[in-house]
Amino acid sequence: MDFYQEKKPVLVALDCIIFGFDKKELKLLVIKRDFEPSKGNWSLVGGFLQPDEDLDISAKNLLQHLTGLSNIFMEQLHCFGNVQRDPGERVISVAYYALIKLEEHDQELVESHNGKWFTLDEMPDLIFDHNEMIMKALQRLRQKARYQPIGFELLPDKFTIPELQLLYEVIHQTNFDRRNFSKKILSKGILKKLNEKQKETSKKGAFLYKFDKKKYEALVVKGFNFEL
Amino acid sequence: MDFYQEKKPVLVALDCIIFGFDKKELKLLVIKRDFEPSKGNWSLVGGFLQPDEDLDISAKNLLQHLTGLSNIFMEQLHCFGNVQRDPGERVISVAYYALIKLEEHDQELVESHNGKWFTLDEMPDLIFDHNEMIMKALQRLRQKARYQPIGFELLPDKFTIPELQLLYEVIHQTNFDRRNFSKKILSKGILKKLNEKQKETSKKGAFLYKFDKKKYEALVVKGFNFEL
DNA sequence: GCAAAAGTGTTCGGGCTACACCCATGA
DNA sequence: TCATGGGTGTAGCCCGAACACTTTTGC
Repeated sequence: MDFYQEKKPVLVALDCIIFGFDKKELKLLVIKRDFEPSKGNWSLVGGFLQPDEDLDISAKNLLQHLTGLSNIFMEQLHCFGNVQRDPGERVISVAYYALIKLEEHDQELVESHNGKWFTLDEMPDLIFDHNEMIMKALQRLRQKARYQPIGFELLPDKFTIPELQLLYEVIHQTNFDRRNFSKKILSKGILKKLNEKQKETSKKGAFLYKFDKKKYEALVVKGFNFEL
Repeated sequence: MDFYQEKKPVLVALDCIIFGFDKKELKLLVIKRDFEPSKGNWSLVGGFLQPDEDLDISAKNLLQHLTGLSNIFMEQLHCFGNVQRDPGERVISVAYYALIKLEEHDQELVESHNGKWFTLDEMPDLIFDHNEMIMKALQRLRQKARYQPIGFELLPDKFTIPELQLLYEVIHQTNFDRRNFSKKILSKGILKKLNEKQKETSKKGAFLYKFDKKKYEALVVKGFNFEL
């Protein structure tokens, strides 16, 4: 600090990459800006850090404001700080990513903010470095999903094994053997089997499960490592 | 952004967690501040983001200014942004961590900046949330070392297998079987065996190796995954 | 010749992979 | 009854873990 004497404040933005899973596909929530700058273009959900707000809190508020959800899996992704990233003025942006259960969010609220869900294929170009942010978030999600049970954040509370498998297949862009997958995931002992079946996708119906978070946390304390 | 209308600039600091390995122990570089605030206390190397500098560049400059080194492994760790983290004014800090080869850095330069290397055990209390930053950097280092060959960043260009093993043992705070370790690491095919021996630590001497970065990168392209 | 570190091969068991048949039920 | 998706067991293989003796050489 004897080196950098000058203290010049800069603007700090927050941007949020919001993932959802709609039973078949991974989707991302972006908004069409009806305000300047870049009005009419698509961008991530964002805002500015307020001087009296913790960074993490600020990010949670941002998300809640848009989706009506609180208590969401959300994690800081990266701070983007190239000089020219915002053509207007110098703004650095702290990006967060969130995983939400699609059926729990407030669809009307999202629409009222011009929010729209896109799959990766359909994703329009976004402003500034927001495309880059999404790419980084995707990498992180894939990486993280390998060694932490975060998939459940994207599914309803009750889900079937085939649903869970499909989610992981979509995330990792691959296919798993049904038998091996269910063996592996059940062997972890972190799923509670329910006495209900989900009969929407098949005639026989598939058993519903819940993620047993308490059990998982207890296991982690004992050195347990989730790994797909 | 229709939500957060106010744009109030805040100060953005940079802090750097610098790791080194001195043949036996993992060490961290911190400095004794001879300037206010918190003069006389220990802190991470830090500075402020300048409005005309990219964030990453700024961090590299910071490191180079202190150690005389450029072209260093350095990665953004996390952005710390609690309101009260700096008791003076609102400052958010983007923390980076760096891995350096101890024997290459400019020791005099470090001393002239009141820099000192500490092992984790001897580490004094640091100002603000700098202790937390170190903990997070350690976790990241451990995590990252598992699936990326970053250990070599902490060793001299030429090193022996036993040295490499010790480094990984220190990072992961465990012991490995000598036979299994060398088998595993050599089987990756990313080490070049040299025709020299290092005879400092044993009478027989141990063969020196180099990390074959080109080969590693070529393998990565083909889908190779380093894993310890 | 002895102490201290380096180098190396084999065995065993557990986990991952590959693979196929039966079950339940709505139409 | 048939088509569709759900559920489950087994055999082989590979990889990781455990383990001990020989080599070199400075003293």
